[in-house]
Amino acid sequence: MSVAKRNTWQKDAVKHALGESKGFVSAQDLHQVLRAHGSTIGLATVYRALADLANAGDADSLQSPDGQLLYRACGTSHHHHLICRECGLTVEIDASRVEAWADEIAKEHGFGDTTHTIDLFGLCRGCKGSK
Amino acid sequence: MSVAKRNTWQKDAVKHALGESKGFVSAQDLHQVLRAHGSTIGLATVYRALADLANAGDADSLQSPDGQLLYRACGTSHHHHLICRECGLTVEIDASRVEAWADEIAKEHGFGDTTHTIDLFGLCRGCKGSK
DNA sequence: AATCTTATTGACAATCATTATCAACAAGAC
DNA sequence: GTCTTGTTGATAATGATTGTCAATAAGATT
Repeated sequence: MSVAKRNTWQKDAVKHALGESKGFVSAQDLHQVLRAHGSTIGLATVYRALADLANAGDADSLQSPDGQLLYRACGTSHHHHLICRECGLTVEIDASRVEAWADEIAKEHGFGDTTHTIDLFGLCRGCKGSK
Repeated sequence: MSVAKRNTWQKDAVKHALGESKGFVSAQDLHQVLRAHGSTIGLATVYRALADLANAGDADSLQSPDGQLLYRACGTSHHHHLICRECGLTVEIDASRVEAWADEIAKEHGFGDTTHTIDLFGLCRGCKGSK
């Protein structure tokens, strides 16, 4: 049970690039950013690295309203997001109240092993003005 | 400003089939069901009819965890869902508490024109047992 | 340091859901 | 019945994501 994961510059690059990004980014976006900075990393590798980060708890993932997967670096604490449709600005929300609500509802209906998708989309102060 | 929408048996068929379906269904699913019942309706038409129903408020749509769009007939009142990952059983939830919370959070951060995605996934009583 | 094992990479093909195209069709107005 | 034009459906196109597989390179072992 020793050899399992290996450290590569590719994984570091993805992790670092994700950390630099402001809001949520798609794998495609991140790949282009890396390429633009001279990296020769492959697209498939970016997808794999992001998936790894996500289920290692080092990144958050969610689906944008048009269906693509977006990622974002994050701490380990569970939380949700308020995201600007225009500029991608993301605000982290502590949603303890909703957590409790979700669990309660689920239990109430006999459901177990529940997960939830809770995301808010809107226009931030800046983007609201420019319309 | 008179001629805008036309009534076709295709739209009726989709609406009816959606009504018959228990939980959430994908456009592909619905198309297969219709075909199985002898209809010659085209796939693209099912997609269009579902999209129409959705933004006319006659159907709910959401993204399954693996990214495809699912639809379900519904009344007009705004609500959310608790869905079984295994069998698709869907429970409608009155989420007035969450609505309020979502609006409050958004306002608090200066966001406007907000929408939200709130869905709960889990295992229903039946499917929990059979594992 | 040389070697060996095998996790990982990356170019490319393959999937798969959804959308666009466009000629043929038909709903509803006249 | 005729005409206008919204609608259909077969098919191609798109686009994100995943699978394939030979080549590469981490890290363990000598």
